[in-house]
Amino acid sequence: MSKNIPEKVSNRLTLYHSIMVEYIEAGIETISSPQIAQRLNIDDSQVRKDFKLLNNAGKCRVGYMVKDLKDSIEKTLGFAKTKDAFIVGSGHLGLALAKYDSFNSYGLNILALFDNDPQKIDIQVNNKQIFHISKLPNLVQRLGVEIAILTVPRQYAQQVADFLIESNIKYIWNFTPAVLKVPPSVKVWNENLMGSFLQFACKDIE
Amino acid sequence: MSKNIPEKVSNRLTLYHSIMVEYIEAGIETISSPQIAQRLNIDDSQVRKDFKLLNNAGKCRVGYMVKDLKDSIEKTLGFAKTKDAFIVGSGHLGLALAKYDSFNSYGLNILALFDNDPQKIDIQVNNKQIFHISKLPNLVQRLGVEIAILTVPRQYAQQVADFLIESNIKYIWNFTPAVLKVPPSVKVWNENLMGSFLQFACKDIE
DNA sequence: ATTAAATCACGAAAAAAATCACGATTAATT
DNA sequence: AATTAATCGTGATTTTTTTCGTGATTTAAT
Repeated sequence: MSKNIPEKVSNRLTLYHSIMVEYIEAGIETISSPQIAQRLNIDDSQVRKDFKLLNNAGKCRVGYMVKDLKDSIEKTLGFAKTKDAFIVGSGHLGLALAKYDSFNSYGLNILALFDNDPQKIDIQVNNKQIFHISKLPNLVQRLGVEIAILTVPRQYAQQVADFLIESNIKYIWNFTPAVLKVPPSVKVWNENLMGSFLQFACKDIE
Repeated sequence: MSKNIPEKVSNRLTLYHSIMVEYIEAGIETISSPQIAQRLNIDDSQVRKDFKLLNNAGKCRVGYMVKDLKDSIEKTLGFAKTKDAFIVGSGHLGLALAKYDSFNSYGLNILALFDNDPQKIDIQVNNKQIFHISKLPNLVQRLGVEIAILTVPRQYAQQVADFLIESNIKYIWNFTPAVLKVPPSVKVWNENLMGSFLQFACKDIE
C-alpha cells in the first residue's frame, strides 16, 4: 500500500506540514501552491506535483484546503500509525530528544530511555523513565518495540548496536557518528546533522 | 572555488569520513570502493563516482589511501575553514548541541549560547557561556558571527529569527518546526529530523 | 454576461542521480 | 612469465526528480 515516496519529497512534505499547522493556528482555511512555493523558495508546480501524490485535489483560483492537506500529509507519511521507540543513551542529546514533543505529533512515541549510568536510572524525563540498559531486552520483547534511537558516545556505538540487535530491535536511528555494522535484517538510518548543513554554510562562506 | 556538491553527495561524504576515521584508528591504510559500498549498502560505482569529485585517485587492485581520502573530504566539505556560530535557545536541544563536540571537528565552532531565562544566564556549558539574548546583537558585531543555531520553542521561532536578522545574522540553522519568513539576504537551513526518518521507518513498517 | 486574472492539472522536456557494464590496471598466485 | 582475481575509471543506460508549458477551471471585476 505505502507508495514509495522519495526522500526529497517526504522532506518537503514535512515542511508543508509545518506550514499547514501554522495556517490552522492562524485560522486560514485555504492555501495556494504559489504561496507555499514562495515561502520555501521552490517552484510552484513542484508543490502541486507533490500534492498530487497525496490524492488531494485543489481548486482553481482558490487553492487547497489546509485541513485536508494536513491530514493527507499525515496519512501519507504515516504519522497516523504510531510507532513506539526507545532512546538508548540518556546523555544530553537523548534527553533533548525525549523532551522533543514534536516526535509525538509525528507519530513517534518514545516509551522509555536507557543508560548504563546508575546515577541516571529511574529519573523521569518528560514522563518517560530511564532504565538500566540491562532491562532493555525484556522490555523490547514485552512491548514489541522495534525502533531504537541511538545517542550513546561514539566509542560505544557499535557495541550497543550489537546489543540492540541481539535484543531484537529492527530499526536503529543512529545519531552517533559511527557507521554501524549490522545484519541485513536490521535497518539503520544515519542522522547526519553536519552533512547537509556544512554544504549549506560553506556554499558562500569563503 | 567551492564546487557545488549536491546534498545527497555531501551526506554520503560525511559517512565516508566516519569510516575513514574508524579505519585510521584501526591502523588500516587503504580502503576499496566495494568495502565502503557494502558497509553502507550502496553501489560501489557510486562510491567511486563520489570520490572522483574529490580528485583523489585510487589504485587498481588496492583501493584508496584512507588518509588522503579523509583529508580530501575534509577539504571539500569545508571542515578546514572554521566557522563560528551561536546557539540561540538554551533548552535541552541547545545544550545537547553545545556539548556535541563533533561540531568542532567538523569546523563549526560554537562560541556561546543565548536564552531569555534569567536562571540560565552565566551558566557554563562545555566551556561556553550562556548569555542573555539581549547581549546578542553586540556580540554578533564584535565577533563577526554569521551563523545562528535556532533551538527555541516553536512559538517564539519567528520572533527570535526576526531579532537575529536585525542583529545581522546571515545563516540560520533552524531546529524548530517553524517555517521561517526571512528576507532573501538571509539563508535558512531547516533541520528536518522527522522528515527523512519517517520515510525510512514507514517504508516497511505496515 | 463577458472578460480578466489566478490557479490547478497534467503531460512533456530537461536535468540530475544512480546503476550498470566493461575495458584497463595491478597485485597475488601458480 | 602467465594467469587470475580484485579493483579502478568511465561511458552508456536507466531511473528519478525538477522544471516548463499549455489548456481547463474558477473567482472576481467590468
